Amino acid sequence: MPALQFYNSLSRQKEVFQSLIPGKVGLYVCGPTVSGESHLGHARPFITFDIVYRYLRHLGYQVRYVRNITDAGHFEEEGRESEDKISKKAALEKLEPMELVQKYTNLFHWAMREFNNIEPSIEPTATGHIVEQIVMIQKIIADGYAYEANGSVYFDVEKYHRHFSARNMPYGILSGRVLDDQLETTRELESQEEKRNKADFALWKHAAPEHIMRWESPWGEGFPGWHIECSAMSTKYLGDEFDIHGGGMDLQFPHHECEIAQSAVCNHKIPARFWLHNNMITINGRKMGKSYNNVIKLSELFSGNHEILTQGYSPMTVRFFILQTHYRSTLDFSNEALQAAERGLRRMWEAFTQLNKFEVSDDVVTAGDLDLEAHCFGVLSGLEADMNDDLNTAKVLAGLFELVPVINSMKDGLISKDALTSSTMRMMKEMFNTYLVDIFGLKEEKKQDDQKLSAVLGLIADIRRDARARKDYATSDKIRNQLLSAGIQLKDEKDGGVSWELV
RNA sequence: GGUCCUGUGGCCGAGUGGCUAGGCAGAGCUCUGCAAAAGCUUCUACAGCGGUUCGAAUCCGCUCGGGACCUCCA
Repeated sequence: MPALQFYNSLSRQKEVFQSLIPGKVGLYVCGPTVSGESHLGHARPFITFDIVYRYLRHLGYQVRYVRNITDAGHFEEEGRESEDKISKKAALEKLEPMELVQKYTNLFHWAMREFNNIEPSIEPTATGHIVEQIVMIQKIIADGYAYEANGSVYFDVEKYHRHFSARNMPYGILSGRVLDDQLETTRELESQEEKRNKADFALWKHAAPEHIMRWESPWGEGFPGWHIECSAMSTKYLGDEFDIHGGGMDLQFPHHECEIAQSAVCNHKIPARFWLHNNMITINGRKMGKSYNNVIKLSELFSGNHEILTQGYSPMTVRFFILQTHYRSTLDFSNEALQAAERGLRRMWEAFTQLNKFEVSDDVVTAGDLDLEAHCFGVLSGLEADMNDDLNTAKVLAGLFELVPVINSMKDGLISKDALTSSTMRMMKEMFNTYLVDIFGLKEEKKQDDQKLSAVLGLIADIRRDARARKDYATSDKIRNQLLSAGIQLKDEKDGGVSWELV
């Protein structure tokens, strides 16, 4: 069995994964900025790294999964007056930043639950770690790689690059950017005059009087720069050096590059061994952006309440859709593609449900169909290798889909129950459960286990069967059609039975 | 302009130098009172042009197209 490999952005190649401490993995993923509602773009990294988390646990690792909440910065909410105009109002009338942050944090957590993502081990907030960030900044200043200007503190990128290139940690080691080129291509930004060099980035920002999110610091009242929070929190909870750092590709530069620089100064090493980056989601071939008016919030995605959407798509449909693509490929989002995923998931899930109903005996030692046995065993045996190859979830799903006709044929009696050996049947049941439920985190979305509903539908099915036996098709069709319009689809089975499904 | 990624059949998407990816949609057949579901079969491929090779969608070059990032934006 090939060992687990990840594509490491740092080395730009696949590497065999080995944890720093045997049996334990430290995983840090950049979390959301809770100044607005999560959108489709947020779905991908958090589902992707949920799979990473689940898979490492499946392999037997004890994983500490840290995913931060970025809740510090300059936040505003649409429809409310800007901060400086409301300073004279009573406290309850003012925009309270923590209220805003709480609102969107709650919405984020709601979305994560909808996607069936497992909660991280630790979910630290930036505002809860101001002290750690200040300490880290002080250390960088003490080492001479940062300077203060008008109450703000900037990281001296040029000096860092000059000194750390010799220690194999040049600025640009992760993103592949050459510092000299960047000096020329930087766009104009505020406060540039405070910086010694355009490439420098802020560690601490001086807060203007109207800025309501502010903390005391050695440099006056202000708030932390964007990159320092992740360095401070990952170091605190995972140590100077940990196993995996994840996030979207858009974070590779500057965010992760700056994290490396900060940690390199403070801890003298690159903070993470493996840097994993998921690719972005495009919509109808275009990137998501306000200028294209194609930013879809998750609540809109689920409800279908957006002009781009012809219908709503359930969280599991979205999850399945994301899993059908390798995480490092761009993923194009369209109604047609989502509808395909929706139907594919339904087909997969029905077969899975059916498979779990099969009774597996111990007595089939020799397969009734040797070719089929070899095929099924081959597919099942190859799944782990696909997963180990940089998490090729698309290929694993393709393999499982190859077994769907086998399951359905067994159900319909087209393939004998003893065509496969008992051990392969057990393996199939086990693998479907392991991958679909444990690793991919898929779950039943429609409640079919309601006992009262089952009893009622069983009675109706009986009545309909009697009607059909009398060739009273007017009655049988009426039952079927009216149930369908109520969202319940009856299916006449090959063996004369009736099954039903909520649609 | 710079750095990097990418271009697979109607749509979405795996992929290895030589062997059917898979899903959705379409077509035919089987099953069925009809339908749905299911099963079987089947049609559309590797942007273009060169090169390397016995052989390339897969390696190299060029052209054209798409995308991400380029320092306070999460």
